[in-house]
Order: sequence, then structure tokens, then C-alpha cells
Amino acid sequence: MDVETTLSERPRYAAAIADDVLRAGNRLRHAFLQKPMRFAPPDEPIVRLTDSEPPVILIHSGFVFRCCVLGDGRRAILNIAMPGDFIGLDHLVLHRATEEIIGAANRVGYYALPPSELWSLMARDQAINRKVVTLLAEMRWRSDRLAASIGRLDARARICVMLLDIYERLPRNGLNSGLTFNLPLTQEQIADHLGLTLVHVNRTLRRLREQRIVLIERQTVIILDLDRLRECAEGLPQVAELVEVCRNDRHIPVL
Amino acid sequence: MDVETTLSERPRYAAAIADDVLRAGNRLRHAFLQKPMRFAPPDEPIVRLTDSEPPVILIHSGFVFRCCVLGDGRRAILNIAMPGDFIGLDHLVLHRATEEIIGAANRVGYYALPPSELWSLMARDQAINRKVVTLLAEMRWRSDRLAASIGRLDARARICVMLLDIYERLPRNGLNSGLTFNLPLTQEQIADHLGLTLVHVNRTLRRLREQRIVLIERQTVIILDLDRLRECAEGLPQVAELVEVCRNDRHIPVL
DNA sequence: CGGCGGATTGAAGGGAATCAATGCTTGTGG
DNA sequence: CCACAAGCATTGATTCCCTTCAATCCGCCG
Repeated sequence: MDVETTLSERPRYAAAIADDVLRAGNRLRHAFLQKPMRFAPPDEPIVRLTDSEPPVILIHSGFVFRCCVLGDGRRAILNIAMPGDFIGLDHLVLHRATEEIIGAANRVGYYALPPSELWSLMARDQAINRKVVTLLAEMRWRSDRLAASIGRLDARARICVMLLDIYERLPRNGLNSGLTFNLPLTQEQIADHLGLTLVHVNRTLRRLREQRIVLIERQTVIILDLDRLRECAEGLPQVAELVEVCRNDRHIPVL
Repeated sequence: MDVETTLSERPRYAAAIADDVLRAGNRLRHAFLQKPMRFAPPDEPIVRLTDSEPPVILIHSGFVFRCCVLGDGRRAILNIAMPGDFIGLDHLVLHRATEEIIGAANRVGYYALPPSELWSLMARDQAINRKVVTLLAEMRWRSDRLAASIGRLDARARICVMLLDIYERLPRNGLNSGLTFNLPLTQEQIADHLGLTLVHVNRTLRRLREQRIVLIERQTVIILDLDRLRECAEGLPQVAELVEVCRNDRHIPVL
């Protein structure tokens, strides 16, 4: 593998702690599952900026994103999370959220754990502690990747990277992994995530459709030509080592 | 304070753990200071992609950045760190670096701690553990902020945000805090950091100079009009609460 | 001196934003 | 059941920020 392709591969975890972290991940999930499931209707933020002591969240169903609104009213979506993902780990150290956490389109089911409980869990169980550190590092890697993607790729490549990323995260989270999957995001939300405008996302999707690479209709993504999709996403190309990643990070689906 | 300005303020840490973390930060630094100081000549990476088991680093002198090269040879600089900053905390959980860590322009002095030693430190000392989690969360916030900045602001605003950010981090790290400071980055590196081209950075700097807002000459930044600089950086405006941040995060300078 | 990396500037082109108008679904209420 | 509104998707025309290509200049160093 080429040294140049680094930001593209998913990070690989040190072997010594991999299995350890794997099992700890399941214990961590288990702790969340003890909590009652909550639901957020669409358009109802899960975490608001005004909330004090916001919880850490494990998503059960539906897509969720973190977003912030800029001075001029424009919006930036920093992170898209799907069932099985944790979100809001920053709340471990922040007494107020820095971004809102909002459900996308459909109804969201989730488990919420207060930071204090997670801290004591981490203090008692060193492996869970490592899992949390691992999650934080992975999210940082993801944020960096987004910044590089927005800064250095054109609209077409950015969209392809995003779609491939979601496509490859789905099976990790125990979700359907076919070439067709559900993506409950509006084009405006995609635009806000990728630093584009709604209009330009639309045009770019049309071109991808005309070239028979990928088809997005309503909220369904159909990958028509996976190889060419990968080509388009090159620059920061995709996952070379899904196998090892799965070994290190697979978990019991929460669904 | 406006709810809309969130990603702009530095994160505020939960009061309960603030002092705790403050003292732990100094213990953490102390652990790094036990190591022999190392030096990296300019153009000599501190951490390479090929390194296995890369260390965590505390910077003593000089500026340092993390960067990755894309498929087409273009580069993305994801993070700029200055004396007093930690870098490479991701190496706690990665057995190979995802990005190179490179010194900028001048000679870099640093302390390096193997991940295994940091882990045992964290296991022994819960407060240090919290400090590390806090640092990781802060870096993620910084990465998110960069992504939002590149995605939603124009060249002028991006540059102003970057300059203000550095200007305000300097005193936190025990460095000179006047309106004039040293910025050992080439225009090309600034461009790679902000998702622009060298040429356009140059033009934008010229306009900022003509408007008598900020002057960059050689590697010296002179802020001519701090208020207007803040105006330009609006959108994700700057630090509203430097006081609280300092209280929570000031540390003994390592110089 | 010559070479080199960085900075500067001009001219031309393109990708994306903006402005604006029109469909298309969906949900709501009369 | 239809009318209507609202939100999202689609498309065209125009503008402009930024890139690309190219040339020059400057300070530095062997």
C-alpha cells in the first residue's frame, strides 16, 4: 500500500489492545442498554446548545448529526452518525454542548448516559476507558478526514467519499450492506456536511446518475458501479483493510 | 451570548473536574519533561507514516503540524501545534501514524513519550486520564472547527480565523502575547491548512495588508487592527470567554 | 555568480455560488 | 375528495471566488 494514501485508510488499532477494546466495547454498549430507550421526533434536537450537562448517546435507530449554525445563518454539519454509533462523547468534558445534535428525517431512538456515570465506568474498568479513548481518537480522525476532503477535493469527489464512507460503515454497525441502502438526509443536509450548496449537490448528483455511477432517489442510495465510485473517491481513497478493522472493531448490533 | 456562535467559543470544561484537570495537566507535562529533549531539523519529519509505535509528543520549541498527502500530490495540513501543545495523542490507540508530523521552518525541540508509558500513567492517575480525554476532545473540537471554517467561510475569513486562533493560543502556552508574533509557516503551508492555493493566500494577505488589518512579512505577523480582524473572522467568531478558559487550562510553560 | 525556495503579480478559465423559477410529494384542513 | 401550503428537488442563467498557468522578483546560500 502506498504511503501517500494514509488519511484514506481507517485507522488500525494497536494489536496488543485490540481484543481487549473489542470486548470492552460490548460492555460499554451494555451500560447504555440499561437505560430506557428514548425517542426524538424529527426536527426535535436530541441535544440543544442550551442544555447543561448533556448526556453521551448511543444511537439505536435513525440517523443523527451534529451541527452548528454560523453567524450568517449558514450551517455546518460536522458529523453523521448511524445506529450503533456513539455521539456526544465530548460531553464527558464539556458542561455545555458546542454543537446541536439533531435527528435526520426519521424518528430517532437512542440511549442516553450521563457523563458522570460514564466516568465512573471508565474508572472502574480500564478497558472501557481505553475504548472511550479509542472512540475519541477515531472521531478525531474522521473530523480531520472531513476537513481534508472539503479542503482538497471537488464536489463530485466529496460526495463519493461520503457515500462510500457510509456504505462501508453500515455493515460494521450490523446494518444491511447491499449496494442499496437508506440515507435519510436531504440534499441540503448533504450540502451542509460537505461545504457545498443545495443546488450544486443536486447538479453533481445528476451527473453521477447520468454517468450511471450512483443513483439517489428520495432517500434511497443505489450504487450502480462500485468500482467507479471508488475511483471518484480517490484522493483520499477508501478502506484498504476492512478485514482488520472489522476484527478490531466489530460489535454486537444494538438493533 | 448568542446561541448561534457556538463553534466559535473555545469549549468550556465542566467545573467539577476543571481544577483537577488543571493540576493533572502539569503532572502530565512533568512526565514528558523526564524524557530527554529531542530535536528535529527542518524538513525532517518527527513522526513518519512508516514508523511503528510512534510516540506521543510534547512540543518544547518551534511550530509543528500534522499533514497528509493526497493521491494527486496535494497536501492537507490538519493541525498546527505550538510550544506547549501535545501532538500525536492518537498514537495511544494506533500502531501506525495516520499522518506525518513535521516541523515548520525552524528547528523543533520536543519530548517524546511511548504510548505504553502514557497508558500506565493514565491507569495509575485518574486525573491524568481525564486530562488526556479532555485533550482529545479539544482536538476534535479544533478539527471540527477547521472543517466548518473551510466549508463555510471564504479565504479572507479563513485566514483571519487562523491568525486569531494562533494569536489567542500563544499566551495560553506561556508565549509572547503582543500584537506582533512569529509564525514560521510558508504561504504554501497556510494554503494547505486552509484548503486554498498558495497564490490565493498571497492575494488575500495583500488585501488584508492594504486594508491595514494585518501585516505578514517574512514570518512575522503584525496585527494592525485587532477589532477589524475579529470582524473578518466572524461567522465562527472568536473566544468570548478567554478568562474562564485560562483558569481551566493554563499550565506551566515548558520553555 | 548561479541556483533555489519562497513571495508576488498578471491573465485566463472553471467550479461553485447566487438568483430565480418551476415541479414534485406530502400532509393538513376544509 | 380536493385545495392548498410547505418542504424538497430540479433546472436555467448569471456572477464571482478561486484555481491554474506563467512570469518575475527577492533573499539566501554554496
